[in-house]
Amino acid sequence: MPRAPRQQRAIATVDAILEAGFISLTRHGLAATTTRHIADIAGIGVGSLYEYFENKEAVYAAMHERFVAEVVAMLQPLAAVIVKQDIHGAVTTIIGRLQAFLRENDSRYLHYAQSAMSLEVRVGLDPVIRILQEMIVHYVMHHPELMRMRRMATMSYIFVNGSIFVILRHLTEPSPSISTEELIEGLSEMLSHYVAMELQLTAPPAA
Amino acid sequence: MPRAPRQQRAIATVDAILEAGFISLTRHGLAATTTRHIADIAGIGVGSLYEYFENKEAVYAAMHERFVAEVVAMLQPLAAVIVKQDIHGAVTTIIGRLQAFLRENDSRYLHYAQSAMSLEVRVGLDPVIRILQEMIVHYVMHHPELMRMRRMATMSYIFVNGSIFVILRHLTEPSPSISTEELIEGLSEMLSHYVAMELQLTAPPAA
DNA sequence: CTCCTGTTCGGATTCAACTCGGATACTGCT
DNA sequence: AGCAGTATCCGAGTTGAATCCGAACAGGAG
Repeated sequence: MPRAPRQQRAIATVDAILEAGFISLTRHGLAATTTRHIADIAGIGVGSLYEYFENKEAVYAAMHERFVAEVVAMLQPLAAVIVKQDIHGAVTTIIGRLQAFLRENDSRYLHYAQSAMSLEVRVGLDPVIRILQEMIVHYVMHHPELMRMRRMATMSYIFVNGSIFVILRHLTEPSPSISTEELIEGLSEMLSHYVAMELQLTAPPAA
Repeated sequence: MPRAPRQQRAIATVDAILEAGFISLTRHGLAATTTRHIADIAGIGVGSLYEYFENKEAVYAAMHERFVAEVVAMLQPLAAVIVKQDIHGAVTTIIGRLQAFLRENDSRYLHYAQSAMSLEVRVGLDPVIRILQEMIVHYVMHHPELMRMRRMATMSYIFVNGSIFVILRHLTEPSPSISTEELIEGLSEMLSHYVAMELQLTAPPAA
């Protein structure tokens, strides 16, 4: 069973392992990433890896935690920004930032996210999905007319999950049939049209 | 290098291997599925497996081909059915059939589809996505008023991809926050509201 | 400086993927 | 039927990546 690092150098080792994990995934892909690869890149012996991680899966799990934490940290402050925008602008802002984030550091997080869809990391994106749904709630609270929409929970589930997967899939495609701009435009149109029609259908009788 | 089966019994062997692959995936999951497992379930020796498949990946690839072919065969005849329905009905029909299909045979195809999202089988769903988009085109051709919609390619890309992933994800969730009925209802509402608003915005000036 | 604990290491072990050469079954021909 | 030539099947043996483990090294409290 793995130990928790106590000394500074051990903490550095753990960090180097995670760092090496992302690098190896970017450089060699999921299948070709071995423990020896990771250890070599991290500049440590294979054995050291097992001092802090149960197995290779555990390394991936820790990488996943870091990834999710960073996405959440990146999204959090956007809540305050988007309330001042219309729906189209809000969606564009969030997706734009998300894409930029995934492309940082040689797209390490993008490569990770692509591999990650495997790895039984089923629960994995829950915190991300949760914060996005919270941002929707926050947005709606600041735009009271939206509160009369029906099926709020269902539609935010669909929109948030659908958007994430569509974006990931689009980013993975070698030669996508539509451009990134079209994708972002399309997603925000999908949502804002839906909302507009829903508001229209539930409009209070003309006073 | 693998050979093609000539005799009847060899064809049966290949079939048993694929069958065993789906069963093992359902019973033990992706990680615990070994070549020995597959061979045992199929009632053959490990060596026989390599007579017809380059490696384990190749088995998965063949399973994938079978899966995709069956999905396409299932969807194909629906094109004629849905043209007579409104958008809401059409979406409900397709998604309902798709879910029923995935749950057949102990949900073998569902389990497969979940595992498959890993497995670098990136290109994999293309034929499915293509036929769904063709069905949209077919539908639009029979409903001429829809032809004035903008961004048709983009929106069908988003809707088709988004729906597939949302459905798969929803089916995988142990305790989903929304019901299957709500999901189907939500997806069809998302599309029909979008279309309604788009038609309204592009309405020809009142004669 | 010394002991104790945390840390590192890499050779040894385990196990699943894959190979290989022989045994067995089938097929077409005489 | 008997035989030659394929096709098929097999499972013990090889390979290599994941994992274990005990010895060697480093930091820090006394």
